[in-house]
Amino acid sequence: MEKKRILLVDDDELITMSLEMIISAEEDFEVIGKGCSGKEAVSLYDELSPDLLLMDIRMADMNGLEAAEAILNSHRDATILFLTTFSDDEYIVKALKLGVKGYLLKQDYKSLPVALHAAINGQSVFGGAVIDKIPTLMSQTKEEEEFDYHKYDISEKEYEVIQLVSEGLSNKEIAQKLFLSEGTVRNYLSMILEKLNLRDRTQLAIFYLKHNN
Amino acid sequence: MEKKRILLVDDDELITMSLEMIISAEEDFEVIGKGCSGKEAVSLYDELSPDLLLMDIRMADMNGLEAAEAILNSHRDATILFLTTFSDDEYIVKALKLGVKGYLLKQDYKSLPVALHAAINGQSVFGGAVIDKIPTLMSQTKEEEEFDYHKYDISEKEYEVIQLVSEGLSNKEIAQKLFLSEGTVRNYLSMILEKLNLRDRTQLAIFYLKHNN
DNA sequence: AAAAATACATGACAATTGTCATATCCAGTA
DNA sequence: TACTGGATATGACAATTGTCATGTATTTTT
Repeated sequence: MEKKRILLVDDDELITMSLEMIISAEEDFEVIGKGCSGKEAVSLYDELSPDLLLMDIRMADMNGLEAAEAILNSHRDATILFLTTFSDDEYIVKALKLGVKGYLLKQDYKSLPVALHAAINGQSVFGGAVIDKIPTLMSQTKEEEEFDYHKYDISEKEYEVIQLVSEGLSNKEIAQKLFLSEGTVRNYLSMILEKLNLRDRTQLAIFYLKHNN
Repeated sequence: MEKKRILLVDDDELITMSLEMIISAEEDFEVIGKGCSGKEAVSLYDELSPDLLLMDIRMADMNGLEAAEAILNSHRDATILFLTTFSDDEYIVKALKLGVKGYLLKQDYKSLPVALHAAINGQSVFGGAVIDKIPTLMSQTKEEEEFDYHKYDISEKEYEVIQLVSEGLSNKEIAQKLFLSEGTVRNYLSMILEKLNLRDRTQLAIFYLKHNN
């Protein structure tokens, strides 16, 4: 059987290295890439298409959640597991909503291999007491965060395009409505898709609707 | 190292037997007891103190949930995993609240060993798409009027296409997923659009999302 | 004023999409 | 048996879509 290809991302290189050692010791895993930021996670994922991404949830530039979101946008069935320290509860729920496949604790490094095996086999895995917190965390009915387009560097005009696409308009119609040429609209769209890591206008509309109502 | 001692409970003996075979094939597990009802689960647990209890969630006399609750009352750190069929969503949340360590799907029997290993190592394990449902189940504000596709003369298969389009898949991807040719998918889509009076897949996705939540 | 960034446009191109006419296979039925 | 309808496939075709390289103003920054 092929070895499962794993991508590792953590902003502490010491960690990535230790993880790599732990993981490579397993005969059916190989670490095919290491990154140290959210951005890297996204680009490495696109580039390598790993079977599993194990990523720290809190990192410098873009945090693990955003990176995971970006990745899941284009790879719906990506297997992403977060590695985290016990404290950051706040993220658990968000991670769940994103559709992440696991939430492991750094302290539990000894059970990492077994957790990865389960994940590779399609199971979702949660470290120690993580799961126990979910009922509590959930009941704190938090408000949905709107789609924050600044986060993705989306300009005002691009945002208008997004809205119109999400109303089902064609490029030509959007162009008329915004007094632009059709080509320009296409260019905008193209940039939007790249920024959001999506493939086509349909995915964009879905993305927008899911985040705005 | 000692073998881990496992207790199996399911009201279908065929299942307990198959499970036993699967599990005993693992060198570090042994099945130390089998039961076929909630009551038995409780008494066997008290008697045997297994390292892990794997139990069906729906059974005759006392269901899995009640049994789990009873057991957890006296053994707060018991490792209990539910084995279930995909359908019974309703229990997921309850199971979580109880503090159960996993919720596995019978269909996934192939990943059972790996799931058990993870559980024995203190991780919580959830089968397939179980976890994805949690956010929804938790915030059950739902029960909107579903999109009634019969009203529009939409066939079962067409409906599947609609759903996949609304997840952002391309025709090719849909074809693969449904084992159809790409052309057929296009034909379906074409008919769907006509029936619903829409122009393209993006409008379809929007329509679907608006009507289903 | 020169350089850089911004906003918009164009044309070429490939891939995807949607439509349509037509064909095959199969099951039910008149 | 022959007829009919449904499910699936195919190929041709045009329109739309997304990408890219490039171009031209207009502003902003230095």
